[in-house]
Parts: sequence; C-alpha cells; structure tokens
Amino acid sequence: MNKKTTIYDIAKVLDITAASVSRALNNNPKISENTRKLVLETAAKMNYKQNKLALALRSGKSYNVGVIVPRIDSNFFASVIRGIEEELYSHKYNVIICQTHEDEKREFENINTLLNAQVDGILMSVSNVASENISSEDDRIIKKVIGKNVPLVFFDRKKNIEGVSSVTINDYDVSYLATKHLIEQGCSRIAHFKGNQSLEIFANRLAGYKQALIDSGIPYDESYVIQTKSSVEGGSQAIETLMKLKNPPDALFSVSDFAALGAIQKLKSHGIRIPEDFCVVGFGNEPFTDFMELPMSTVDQVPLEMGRMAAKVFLEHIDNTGNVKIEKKVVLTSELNIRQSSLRHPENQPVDPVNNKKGVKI
Amino acid sequence: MNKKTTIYDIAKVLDITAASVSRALNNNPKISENTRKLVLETAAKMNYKQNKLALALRSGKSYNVGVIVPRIDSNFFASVIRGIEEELYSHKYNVIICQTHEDEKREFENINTLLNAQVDGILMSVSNVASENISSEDDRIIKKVIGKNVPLVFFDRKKNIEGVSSVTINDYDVSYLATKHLIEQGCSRIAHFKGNQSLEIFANRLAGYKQALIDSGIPYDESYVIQTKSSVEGGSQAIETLMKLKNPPDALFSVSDFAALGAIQKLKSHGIRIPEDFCVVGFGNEPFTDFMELPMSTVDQVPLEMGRMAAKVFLEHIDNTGNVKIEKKVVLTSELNIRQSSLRHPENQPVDPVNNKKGVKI
DNA sequence: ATAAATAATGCAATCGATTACACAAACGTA
DNA sequence: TACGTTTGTGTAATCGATTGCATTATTTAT
Repeated sequence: MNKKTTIYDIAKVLDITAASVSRALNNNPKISENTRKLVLETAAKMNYKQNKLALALRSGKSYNVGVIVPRIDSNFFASVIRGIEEELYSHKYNVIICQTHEDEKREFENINTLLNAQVDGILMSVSNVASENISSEDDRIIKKVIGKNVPLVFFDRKKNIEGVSSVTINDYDVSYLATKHLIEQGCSRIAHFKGNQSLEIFANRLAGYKQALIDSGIPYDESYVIQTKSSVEGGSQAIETLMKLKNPPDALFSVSDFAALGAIQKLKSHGIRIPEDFCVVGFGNEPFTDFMELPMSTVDQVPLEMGRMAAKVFLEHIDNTGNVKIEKKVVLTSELNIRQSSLRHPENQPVDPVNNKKGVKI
Repeated sequence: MNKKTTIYDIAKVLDITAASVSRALNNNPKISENTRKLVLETAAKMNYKQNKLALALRSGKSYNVGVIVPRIDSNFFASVIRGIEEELYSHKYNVIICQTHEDEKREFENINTLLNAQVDGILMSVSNVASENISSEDDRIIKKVIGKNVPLVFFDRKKNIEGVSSVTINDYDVSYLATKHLIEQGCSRIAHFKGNQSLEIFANRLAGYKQALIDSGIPYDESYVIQTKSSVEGGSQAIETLMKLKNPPDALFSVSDFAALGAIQKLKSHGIRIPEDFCVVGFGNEPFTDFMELPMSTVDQVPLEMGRMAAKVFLEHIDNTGNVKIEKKVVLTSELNIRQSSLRHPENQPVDPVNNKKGVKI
C-alpha cells in the first residue's frame, strides 16, 4: 500500500523531469537553486530514499563487501568482523557475512553467491580443509575472483596466490617467542599442538616452534607434535596420547586455546600441577583464558586491528584507479600474553588480583 | 579487462535475443530444447553469472536481509547471527550485518542504510539506550520500516510495537526459577544486578526475581537491586556498594555474566567463599562461565535457536502473500545451567570432572 | 537590439534481467 | 486446402537512478 517513492514520483509532483530531480539531489551544479530547494523539500516530504540497487546496477558499485569466515561465533572471527565493519562503515560500505563451517564446498558457493550479488570486494579467511588437493579447484575459483577484478583480501588464514593481498600476524615470530618463553621457564620437553599444515599460518607456527628448540639446543622430536582439532575434546585426547610416551612432555604450545584448555583439564585430572609440573601456552586469547582457574598464557592475534587493516587494504584496492596492480602483504605484530599457566615464578611478576591482570604483555 | 558476461553477450554469440537466453536459463517452457542446450553450453563456456542486482531491481527482491545488533563480538549476538545465517542460507538469502554500539543514532542510520539497500527484511536487537524518551523518534523510524512493508523482527531486546514480530526467551520465568534456586540453596538476602528497565527483557527479569522473593515470603528490598553495566568493572563496583550495606546480601542474580564475574572476583578478594558464603547466578552462558575456577551458574539464552527462529519468522512474513498482517511473538524456553557458583551441596549432583560437566540443566 | 555566452532543463540511453504481448512457423485436423 | 493450435522467438516495456547531448531560457556583452 505504501509504495516507495522514486525520483519519478517527485518529478511528477513538481512537473519536471526525473533528470532534474536527480541533479538536485546530487548537488549537480547544473540546476537552479530554486528547483533544488523545491526538490529537496518535496523529497523530504514524500520520504524519499535513494534506491541503492538502481544506483548499483548503473554504476557497477554495490557498496557491499563480502566477508567469508569459517564460523562467526568464535571470538576471533567475530572480532575481526567487528573491525571490518567499523572501518568500512565510515566509507559507506555494508558487510555481507558468509560462513563456510570449514567446508570447502561452502567456500566456493559463498564466493559465487557474493560475486552474483556484485559485491565490490571479498575479504576471507580460508577453510581449514582436510583435503590435500586443494590447489586445483580452489585456485581456479579464486582466480575467477581476480579475473572479475573484484579485490580479494585474505586475513589470518591466507593462500599464497599471486595478486591477492593478505593481512596476517607474525605467526612465526610469536611462536618462536612463545617456545623460547617455555624454555626459559625451565621446560625442555615441549609438545606442540599443530594445525593443518596446508595453511601457512599453522606451518609458520610449527616452524617458529621448531627453530626456537633448535636455537636452544633442544632436538626437535616429532613425537611431541600432534595435529588436533581446535576443541576441548581434541586437546584432551591429544594430551592423553602424549602422556603415554616413555618420556612425556613438560610443556605445551598449542595453536588453539580450546585444545590447550582440554589439555589442562586432562592434566589436572591426572594430578599434574600447572605451572609447577607442566607449562602451557595457547593461541588466540579467547576471553575465557583470562577467567580460568589458572589464567592461561596465550597469543593475542589482535583481531580488531586485523579486521580494520583488511578493510583498509580493500579500500586501497578500490581507490587504486591506475592500471598498476597492487598486492599488499601486511603482517601485524601479535602479543604474547604471559599468564599463570606458564609462569613458574609469579612473585617476580606484577600481579593485580582484583582486576585479574595477572599476566604481562611482552 | 575481463568484463562480466551478460545475457546479451550470450545472445550475440548465438544470434538470438536476450529474451530467449533468459528463458533458456530460467527453465521457461516457452523455449525449444535445442536452443536451451545451446544457451546453457555457451553460458557455461563464457562463465556467465546472473547479475543479482539487475534481478533485484526488477523484482523488488534483493534477497538480502539486514541484521542489526549492538555489537557482533559478543558470544550471544555472534551465535544468534550464526543461527540466522544458517537458516537463511538454505533459502538463498544473504545477511548484512550492522552494529549500533548501543548508540541509538547508529540504530537509525543502520535502519536507513538497510532500507536504501532494499533489504527484504530487518532482524534487530535494539540498543540498550540510556535515554528515557526513546518512544518518539525511535517509534517513528520503526513505523517507517513497517510502512515500507519491510518485515521487521525483533530478537531478544524487543520493543512493543504493533505489527512487529519478535523472538525472545522466557525472561520472567527463568529469572523466577533462578531466584527460587538461590532461595533453595539457603540464601535469603538476594541481590540483583538489573539492566535498563526501558527494555522489556530486563524489566521481565527484575519482575521474575521480585515475584520469586515475594512467593517465598522474602520482602523485596530495593537496596539490593543495582543497575550495572554489562562488564567486569561494572559488577565489581556494584558488589562493592552492596557489601557496604548494614545487612549485606548473601547471593546475587545478575542479568550479565560479565558483571557477575566482576562481583565474584571482588568477593574473593574480600575473602568471601563461593558458594559457601555467597551464591551467584549469571545470565548469558558466556563460554568463560564454564571454564572459571568455579564454574558459574547461568542462564543459557539459546542464541542459536533464537537466530534460527527469528529467521523463520521473517520467512513467514515473506511467504505471507495474503493481505492479513501477521504479528508473531515467539517465546523460547531458556535453560538454567546450575554450576558450582550456586550449588552448596555438589555431592548431590552428578559431576564429571574430566569433561568439566559439573552442572545440571533443569 | 542583437549576438554570444551561460544557465537550466529535457530527452533518451544505459546498467542486466524478466515477461506480457505480438507474431511467425510448424503442425494437426476436417 | 484451409483453418485452428501449438510452439518458439522477437519486441519492447519495466525496475530506479544517472548523465552525455540537445534544447530552451536567461544573462551578459557589444
């Protein structure tokens, strides 16, 4: 009953053409001050709202940006999205959210959906796929995105594809640092919960861990390294396996806070004291890590900053009117939050029990 | 360089009209099997993708749905959005995310942006506004949404506006239950951290709390009720105030898990034992509540289910071709998760230390 | 007063897909 | 053969906004 008013409706009322209405509304100089006023008044009176679809169709810019994440209900991805949304908001872009549920097929579907919807860009964190042969089909579709001249920006979980920008953290360095920290606490048999090695971030974390051991004169022992799911159960099972070793580990550097939590729970049930007998460092700085019985040391992936930066890189692509292709690889500096789960001499560290800020950022 | 192919491009190649191409692609019966095949083959070869913008402009359906939340990086809202996305995915709808940051102005802006973008519906949780006079400007803009025949569905934080559907939980009942539970544990001086009373959900929680006291013969004491921010600091400050009372409380029912956590931390720093001296029940079932030193009792707001239901209600509005206006008020049953922070006799309860399932759902 | 310059407006195409209507070809039936 | 169907295709309008070009109205300059 209450149909949307268009510029034609306004034109009819004022007995002018839609072209003039459009000019009046867009501060086009080729219109008299008189009619401009009239149009603006009438538009307000008739509650006119510009139809972005029509504009998008004509201009080829939808002012929508697609964001593809494995899932939205994880603190990390939700925070990244928050950062993206905040940065793009001031530039009048809207954010369309898609989840892959770590399913590669959904990833393709989502990319296609977003392309059909004529998004102006795609920001994505790729699926933690189990399959080995990801390169063929996957790269094909990603090249389709590039071929369509739709800016693509990876964040966190990237792929190395020519012409695609990315925003990540210094996974290698911070993993090196975390492992060094465990060694400094007196640990020597350090286990590692690794992630899918086909993803750069997880490969880098393993590499940083490995190098820190080697640099400290500790031999790298593959039996201490297990690939786990990023879940409490995954960590629980993995640590169970490790504790059965002849020479079980005395520390853990996990690429997942949840897996680290599972490990801690299991260790406790075996009567192993943390950090006295066993030190743990997680990854992700999930909110719960600070609220646990024993606050967990963990790596803060600066997700808000990552989201903002990914959005900024996208905007740079958009603003890049020249023919020069830009490919930007941004590496953010993450933070290792040392808390009680890996601090054997807390008396040497600042402690504020009221605000639960028992950790130190380095 | 690689421009998108349109039906006109296909038409030109096959020397037919775009109309025929369109018919072939849409399984329109008014096309010969021969040309259909040809078109489909050519479309695939030319990597044709339907332009949803053009379709949306013509049909008036964008297949985009706007979701407005105070912020996305909270477990509750992220989970609701996940539910929405999952439900709408199978119906080919995309989800556009907007954040208000609890700012009423942003709420208006977001609504306008979404309307301009021609979304097919808006699902929103209103801002936790501080101002008293929300009804005027706010209701005006919401009526604008209804006037445009864009289905609007509130979830969790609703407003009572005629013609607007909503999905909420049984805030009153579960608050009654939580308070009764505290009384059954032997507590008699039960404090309440309330929320903004201009929002129904918080008013209902206070009402449920109040009625449980009255039904148990405990007088309602306003000095035990404080409005707090949903933050650790907010809860910490509020409990400090309460503990200075001549007759300080011996239990707390908080509408926020974070505020409850702040209270617990402060109580502990004062040497008060939980649950022996003081019982706590929170609200929200944030992940950390289960991982704390002392797992916190809390209300699970079934966010996934809420999101799915909100999406379903939206779809009902869309499918409602008749002239009958539908206004659906769905109330989901939430779950009170009783854990150690309010359980004085845990030996009576099932405990599984390995999986940390120390609570019971009732 | 008239030509030239400027300002304001209208006309019509465009973005890409769909579809009512018109029309032609092919077919069937009497 | 002639007429009525069926079937396939083309034509053109539509969705709403923008904009190059043409056209008219108004100044300004001479």
